Amino acid sequence: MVNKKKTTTKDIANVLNISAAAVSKALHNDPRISEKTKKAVRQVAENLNYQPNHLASALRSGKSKLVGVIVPKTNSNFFSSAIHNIEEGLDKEGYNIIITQSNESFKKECKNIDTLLYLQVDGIIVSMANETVDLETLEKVKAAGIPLITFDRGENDLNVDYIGIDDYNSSHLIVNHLVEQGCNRIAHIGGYKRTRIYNNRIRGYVDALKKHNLPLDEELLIETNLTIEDGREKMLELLALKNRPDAVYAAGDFAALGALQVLNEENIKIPDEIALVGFGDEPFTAMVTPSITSVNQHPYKIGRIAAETFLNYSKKSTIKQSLNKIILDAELVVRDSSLKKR
Amino acid sequence: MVNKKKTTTKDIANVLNISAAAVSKALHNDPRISEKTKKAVRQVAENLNYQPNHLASALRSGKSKLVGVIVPKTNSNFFSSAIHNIEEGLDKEGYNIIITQSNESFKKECKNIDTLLYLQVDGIIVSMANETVDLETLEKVKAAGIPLITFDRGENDLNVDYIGIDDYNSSHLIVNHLVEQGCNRIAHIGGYKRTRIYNNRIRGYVDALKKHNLPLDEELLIETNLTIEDGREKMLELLALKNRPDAVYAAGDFAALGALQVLNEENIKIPDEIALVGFGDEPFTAMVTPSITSVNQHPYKIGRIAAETFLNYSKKSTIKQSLNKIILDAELVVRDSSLKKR
DNA sequence: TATATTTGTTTAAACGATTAAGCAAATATA
DNA sequence: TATATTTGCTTAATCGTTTAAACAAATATA
Repeated sequence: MVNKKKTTTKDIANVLNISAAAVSKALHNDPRISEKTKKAVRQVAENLNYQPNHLASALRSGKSKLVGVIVPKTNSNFFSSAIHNIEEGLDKEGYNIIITQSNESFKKECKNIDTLLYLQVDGIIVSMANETVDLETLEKVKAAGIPLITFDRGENDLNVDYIGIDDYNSSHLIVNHLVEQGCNRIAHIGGYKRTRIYNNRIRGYVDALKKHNLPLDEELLIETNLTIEDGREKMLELLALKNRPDAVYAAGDFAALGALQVLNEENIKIPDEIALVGFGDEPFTAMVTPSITSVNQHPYKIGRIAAETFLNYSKKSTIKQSLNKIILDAELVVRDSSLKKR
Repeated sequence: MVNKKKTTTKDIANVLNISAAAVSKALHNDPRISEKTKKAVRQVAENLNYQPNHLASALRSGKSKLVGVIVPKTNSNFFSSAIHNIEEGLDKEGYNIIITQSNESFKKECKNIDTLLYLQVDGIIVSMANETVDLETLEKVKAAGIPLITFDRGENDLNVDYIGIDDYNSSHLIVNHLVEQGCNRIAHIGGYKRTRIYNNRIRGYVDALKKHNLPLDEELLIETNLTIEDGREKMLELLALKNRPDAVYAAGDFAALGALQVLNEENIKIPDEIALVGFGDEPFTAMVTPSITSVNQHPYKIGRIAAETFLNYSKKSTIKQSLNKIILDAELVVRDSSLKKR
C-alpha cells in the first residue's frame, strides 16, 4: 500500500477549472455559488473521496471542534456512562471528544491538561484526581480562554461550572435508611477530607448522626483511598474493635466490596449482624452476594448537563466563567446488604 | 475572564526583534542559532507562557502525532487495560491517543473512523464491533495510507496486523480442565460465529470435545451476544433440557455472570451439579459467589504490542501492511465455579 | 441609454509553525 | 591582501482551508 496523497480543495478545483475558494464555498453551501457549480463540486468531491483537512480548517478558524475530557479512570461505570453522554451531547453540534485518564495521579492530570491545550481543544471537561490540591495547572485552562467544566470531583476555588450530586444529602439518605433498619452504631469508611465530595459525605454522615441523636465515635470514622484493599483492611480494623459497628457506610462501592468480602469470609451475617451500604451504584453491587445497597449518582444526567454547559459557552464569543454549581439529587438503591427482613 | 490571545512564535520574535523563523529554530535547538539567542528565546517563551500550536505544526509537517483508538466499550477491564497500555506505549514517542467507543454498533464504528480520519490521525488501532462484517470503511483507513492495527476483534480479510490471544487453544484449556473435573456434558454459550474470535472459541470447543471422545450435542452449542441477559436466558434454556449439562463454558464473562445468577436463583450447586467457566477474567469474576473460573487475555501485553506495532510503522516512510498475526497464549484462572473439592 | 444592483467567481491574505534558500558579517585559510 | 568558509540570521514559501475584498458579467432600474 503506497502512501496515497489526500484529495484537497485544490484538486477538485483543478478538475473543474475553478478556484479552490469556489470549491470551499460550494461545499459550505455559500449562497453566492451557483447550483450548477455546487452540484459539480459535490460530485467531484465524492469521486475523489475528498475529506476536508481538519488541521487546516481548525488552524484557520481558530476552533478545533475538539473537547478534552479528563477522568480519573474509565473502567468504572460512573465515568464510562458519563463520558458516553458527554460524547452524545457534543456530537450533535459537531464536536469530538478526546478522552484521557489521570489514573488518580496529579502529575498525570497536569500532563493531560498540557496535552489537551497543545491539541488546541475548544474546552475541557474534567473530574479531578483524588490527589489534586494544587490548582495551578487547571488555572492554565482558564488562562487559555477556553471553558473549563468540572463534574463529580470539583473544587470551589476554581470558580468554574460544576455538575454533581448532593453528597451531603446522600449521606443523610443513607444514615436515615440504616437507622430505619434499626442500626445505631454506624461506621463510615470515607474518602479523604481534602476531596470536596468526600468531605461533604463525611459532613453529611456526622450531621445525620447528630440529627438522630446518635453519638459520633471517632474510631468509626475512617479516611481512606476507597480501593477494594482499603475496604478489606478497614473492615478488619472495625471488626477488631471491642465495640463493633452494626452498620458500615462506605463512600465508594469498591471499598464496600472489600468490606463485603471480609464480612463473608468471617461469616458475619449481612445485614443482620452488620448492614452495608456503598456509593456509586456500580453494576457489580447488584451482582455480588448479598447485593450491596448503593447510591445512584445519575452519570447519564451529569454527562448530558456537562455537554450542554460547554455548548452554551461555545455559542458565546467571550467566556466569563464563575462558580456555577448544578447539584442533582442522588437516589438510594436499597438492596439485600442493608434490608433486614422482619 | 476575557478571551486571551495565545502567544505565537511571532510574539516572541517581536519582543527580541528577530524573526519568527529564528524563534522556531531556537526552540528546536538548531545548531545555526547562537546560544545567546536560544537562551533569550527560551526565557521569553516561558515569560509569555508560549505553547506551540499543534494544528499549525501538524498541518505543516503532515503528522498530527495523534493515534485513534476504537473499542467496542471502555467499561470492561479488558479494553480499559489495553487502552491504558496503548497510551503508555505511544506516549514515550510523543503520540497522543483519541479514544472512541463503537458501543458494538457497526454504524458508530464507521462514524468513528470517519471522525478519526478527519482529525488526521497518524494511525488507527481498533478492536472491531461484534456487528462489523462489511470492511469497506476499515479499508478507507488503509486507503488513507496510515497504519491500521487490530487487536482482540480482528478480521483476516483486512490483511493488516492483528494482536490477540489463541482463542482456539483457550477452548482446549477450558474443556481439558472441565473434563479433568469429571464433566462430560459440557455446554457452550458462545458468541456469534461470524466474529472470528468467537468462531475460534467454538471450533476449539468442538475439537476439544472430539479429542476427549465426547459427543457434540447441538443443543448444547448456542450462539448469543454474550450479555448478562443472554447468559440468563440461555442458562434457563439449558436447565429446561431433558438432559441437563454438567458444565457450562461461556465465551464471555458477562454471559457467565448471567448464567451464575440463574444457577444461584435455582439453587443449583456450582460446581458440583453444574460447573461454570467464563472468558476474559473481568475483575467481577473474582468478586461474585462462587468466584468464576475464567481466561486471562493479557490486555496489558496486547496493548503494549499494539503500540509497538504502530511505532514500527511510524518510523518508516512508506507503509506496506500485510496479515501479520501476533498470537499470545492465554491463561486459565481456575476459581471456585469449576473446582470440585474431592 | 446610462447607471445601479445582483450574481458568480477570482485573488490574495490569513491561521502559526517550519524549512529551504539566501545573504550579510565574522572568521579562517591561502 | 584576497578568497573561502562558517556563523547567525532573514526572507519567502509551504501545509489546506477560509474569507474579505475585488471584479467582471449579467440583470435591473431610472
